[in-house]
Amino acid sequence: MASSIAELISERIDTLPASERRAAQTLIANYPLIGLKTVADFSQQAGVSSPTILRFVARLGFHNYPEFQSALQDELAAQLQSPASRTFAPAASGDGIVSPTLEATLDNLRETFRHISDRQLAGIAAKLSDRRGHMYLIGGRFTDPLARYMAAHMAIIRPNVFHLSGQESIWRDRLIDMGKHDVLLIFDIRRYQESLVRFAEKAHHRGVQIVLVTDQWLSPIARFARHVVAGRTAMPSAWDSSASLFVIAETLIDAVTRQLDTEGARRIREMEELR
Amino acid sequence: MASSIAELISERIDTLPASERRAAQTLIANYPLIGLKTVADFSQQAGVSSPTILRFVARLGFHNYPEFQSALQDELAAQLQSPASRTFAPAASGDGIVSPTLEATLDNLRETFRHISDRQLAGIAAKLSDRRGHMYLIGGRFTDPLARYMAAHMAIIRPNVFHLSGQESIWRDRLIDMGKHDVLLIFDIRRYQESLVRFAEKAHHRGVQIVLVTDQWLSPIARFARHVVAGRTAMPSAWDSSASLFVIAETLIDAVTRQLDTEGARRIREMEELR
DNA sequence: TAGGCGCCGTATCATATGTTACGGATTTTA
DNA sequence: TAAAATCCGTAACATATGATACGGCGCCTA
Repeated sequence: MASSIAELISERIDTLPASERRAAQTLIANYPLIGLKTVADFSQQAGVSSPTILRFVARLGFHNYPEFQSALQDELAAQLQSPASRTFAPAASGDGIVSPTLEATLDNLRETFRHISDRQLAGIAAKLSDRRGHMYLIGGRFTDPLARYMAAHMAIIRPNVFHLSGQESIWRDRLIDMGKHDVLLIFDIRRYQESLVRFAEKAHHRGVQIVLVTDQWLSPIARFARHVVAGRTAMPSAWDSSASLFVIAETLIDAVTRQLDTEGARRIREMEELR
Repeated sequence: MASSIAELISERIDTLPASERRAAQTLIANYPLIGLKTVADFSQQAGVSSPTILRFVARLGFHNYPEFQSALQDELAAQLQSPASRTFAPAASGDGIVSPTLEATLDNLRETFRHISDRQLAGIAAKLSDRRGHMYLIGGRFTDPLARYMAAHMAIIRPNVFHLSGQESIWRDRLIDMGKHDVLLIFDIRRYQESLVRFAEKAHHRGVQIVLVTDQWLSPIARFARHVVAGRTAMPSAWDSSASLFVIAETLIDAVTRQLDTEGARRIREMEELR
């Protein structure tokens, strides 16, 4: 069916007039990038005139050139999101429970960390390692558990870690204690919660440094954030997956732990003795 | 050297003004396709004005927007030609933060699911889909957030889901309401908490069906559990990782959602309307 | 607190880009 | 062979698109 544009072309390539066929061939040969350039570039590369290009895409069923380009981009986007696995055939067990979910999760993780650099994480870790200020964590409806998870670890290796839980009014009241030396770590994926956005804005105005962990569409909180980390969340399922955010959290925990190193180690030992 | 544009950006992202940084972040998050669209599209997606986008690409060293787009396209072309290079950019990053953590996590996930069968998960999902009984969730010090995460989802697709939080005495009192039709889902990794073990034992004696999600060394609760799922947690780090347990949780959520299917879908719609 | 500086959006402008009309060339059909 | 239809490029056109000037705003410094 609908399938890819490349297939659509190779189906009809025999029925095309000569010049348009040249256009088709050059497109296939440089698929799909030449189609993302201008009509002039495309036509020159194919050795035909611009109107020929336009007639060509019109014959494929597109109403205009930009529409054709959008289709190519969508296709490319889908291709880029799921690296290896999509190129190969579905690994036989297409209808199992485990396989699709696991594969999608692995893809999400790889894709997520492809866009995250060591230096970015190091910058965030440095901020989270600053024991002078307070560290606050909070999350949305589904992501608040991630904030709790991270808080549980951070509280062990550094002082003044607070997870903001309960009613909105409760966090709001804590704003009074927040200042420019403090860090607020927020987890927020769509649908983004207004209450969180409001809270972030107020914290930002108080000078609090915000670290945001969000999805690829970026929560509106990004506007106020000093650091933004985006994870992939799309899944072949009714739900989005927060697994990539979870691994980001664990990576940060690890990074901060290493940064605090000796100090943190002593703290952990002390804590052991207190139990 | 010049290397990729993505790297170029992450190098300089700290020196950028706020709005341009936001542009940079959206570009990285949707790399590189958003950069191939028009300035208007880009700016809208990033929530900034078009001149900001242009100032941004100018600061990266490009003389104009088309030149920037060409660079992206060249990069993309190179990438599309050699699929192998997609795996990762700097392979030499043995000492980075990202690489070792990510690799270990991916290994853990693969190894975890190698030992989990569809039928095992299907059995658990069937139990969790039984809407006649109550479903209780609880976790240990670090894993309780996982219980919360799962509870947040389960509560949407089926009735009578309860996360047990707070003091030990509080859960204990809820035992009075638990019976043989109910399910208790426990997350527990080492070091296993005595309080959880005691609680599990009592629940077991009341005939509650226990589902245990634990690490590869199996919590002592396994003795009382009807179903046991073990995930890999070992990491080259000071901490164990719960990522595999998290993905198990998401897989179960997905499986139960599919099982309840039509019923669940109606419930979700109803819930949407209530908001 | 006042002054200076850099940031960033609004509005305007120039032009690159897609689009269309038209006519000559080529092939097909009668 | 003549007529018709199709193909295809040239050139003019409209507009979407990138670029720029300008002014307000917030932030830092003195």
